[in-house]
Amino acid sequence: MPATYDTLLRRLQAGFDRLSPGADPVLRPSDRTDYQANGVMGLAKTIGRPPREVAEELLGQLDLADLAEVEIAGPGFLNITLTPAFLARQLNDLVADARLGIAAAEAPRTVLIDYSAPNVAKEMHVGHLRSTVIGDALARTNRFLGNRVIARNHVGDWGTPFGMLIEHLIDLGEDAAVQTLSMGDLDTFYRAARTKFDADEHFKERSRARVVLLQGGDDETRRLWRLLVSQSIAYFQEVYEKLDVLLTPEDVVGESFYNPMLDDVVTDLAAAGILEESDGAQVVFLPGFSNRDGEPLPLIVQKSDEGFGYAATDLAAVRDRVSVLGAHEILYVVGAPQAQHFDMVWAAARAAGWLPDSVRIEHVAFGNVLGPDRKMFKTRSGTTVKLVGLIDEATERALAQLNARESDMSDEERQRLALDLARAALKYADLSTERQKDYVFDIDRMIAFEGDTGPYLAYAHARIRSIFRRLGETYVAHEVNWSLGDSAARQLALGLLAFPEALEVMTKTLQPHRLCTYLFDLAQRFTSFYEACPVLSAEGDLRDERLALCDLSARTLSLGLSLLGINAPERM
RNA sequence: GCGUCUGUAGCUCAGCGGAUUAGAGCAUCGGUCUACGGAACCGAGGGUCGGGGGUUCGAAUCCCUCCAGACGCACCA
Repeated sequence: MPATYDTLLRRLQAGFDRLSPGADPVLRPSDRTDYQANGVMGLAKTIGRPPREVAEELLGQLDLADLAEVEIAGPGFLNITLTPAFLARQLNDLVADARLGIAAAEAPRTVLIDYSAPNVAKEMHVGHLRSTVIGDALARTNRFLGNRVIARNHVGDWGTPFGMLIEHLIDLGEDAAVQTLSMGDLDTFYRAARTKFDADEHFKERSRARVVLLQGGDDETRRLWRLLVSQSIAYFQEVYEKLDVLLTPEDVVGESFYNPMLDDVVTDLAAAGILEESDGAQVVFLPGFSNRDGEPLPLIVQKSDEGFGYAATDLAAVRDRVSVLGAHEILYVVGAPQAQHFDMVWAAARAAGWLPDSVRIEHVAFGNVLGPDRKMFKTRSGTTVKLVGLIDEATERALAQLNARESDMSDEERQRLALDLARAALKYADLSTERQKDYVFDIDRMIAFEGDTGPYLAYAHARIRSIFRRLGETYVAHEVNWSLGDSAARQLALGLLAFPEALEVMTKTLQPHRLCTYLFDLAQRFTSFYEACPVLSAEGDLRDERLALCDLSARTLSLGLSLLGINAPERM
């Protein structure tokens, strides 16, 4: 079924095209009526005629009679009020559509999403929460839209720190090390290694020698390295499952994966004639990038010691993703500070001919997580905040709130629900603000059952489902004789029809908060309706209509939340 | 110094070049109640949209400039 907005837009566009091809009708939801088209004024200007006159002419030409009533208002706005018949048609289509108006892509695209990316033998902290949760939402949404999603967890599993990590593992003994790591106490392990490295000259020497062995492919060293990596991945997987994120160990394609490709990167950049030597390093100079002295800023592909930096790895990754994996879109869900790095890597990749313009490549940048003091979120002792700790704390708080209420739920059920609500709280809080801004992490606010929170949305959904439990029979969605006499019901219906727009905006802008805002607005429309329009005590067509609105609301909330990675429980 | 991002109500945030009152949520104050789950709903107060210019019929939104903050700017990733 064509979405309501699209249907209107197509018809309007036809009218606008006749006066000036391609003129944007600027169709928007309106607070005065259902929709408004603001494009007349702009159009009038380009063709040099008075706006009201243009509006009159458009009105005469527009073929909208079966959809809406149109009125000219103010300087030349077109106010569009959907006809009851059109609304009814759209709603009945929606009722019958399991996808709630969202078509699956006819030509699926391959969308590669690079997200999460924790470091081996290092704790996952709040920064990883953002990447993981945003990436998961984009992955779920794209899958639902029918695209082929390739998730890539670009784990930090290579580089100089591994010398010291492996030596520390040897010092501890494998069994003890494995035990520490499997307990998820990665920070202790990493810090201990780092402390020795900084304090003990002999240890530092061993570490350096070990890096050489690792890079040289020494069997025993590789075995120890794999042990570190596999232990860490197992731990990350626990965190993902706790968060209910879809990443799996198969999605882990760490930095080491690109290692064998790095020599070719250098060779081929040189062959393309864009590589040059600078201070002993192999670099690419790209127009438009300069350092703090105003001199050209290079992208360092190979260091003067012949080692490779992350620029080389990222170049190899772009190349692999385009040419081997055939990605049409590549989305990097990585913190905002990396913006310049990615700009440079992509510019170099384009210059080398590895990144055609047809590939959409985007840095889905996000801001920092701040503490209540608006500084980087840290524990009282100044260390970074463990991600699992946050989930656990949120779960405890949710449980405390559930326990404070009367309920016949078993302890087990309550425990499960608390985890669901904790995830909802954490994810919704993270996703509901514009992602490139820093945001203040406030666990009390996000876990609150009232306000613009995940738990509130879950509650709205659970309350609807309870109506259907009371119904006493299985509800089967079916066509309805719509009247929508009550304004709250009509507002809800319009909200339900706008779901495809919300999703489209989210995928276009890569801003999950657009979908959050929509869902919260929908939940509010529902509760207003719920107050004003008794469902079960109504009769005949009216009852049918209200049940259908409830059903659609629950389905939209549930689907919308699921695309954000949030489960909406049946009851709470 | 250069660059990127940010500045909207007491707090946390939306806001798509549009229409006398710039919206939510929290907090504050006041209502609704034999209630299909009050974890709700309805309402009020609270803002010269960082300052100043400009473009436009029309600017929180676009441009310039200044102020404030965050981050980045050659061999860590």
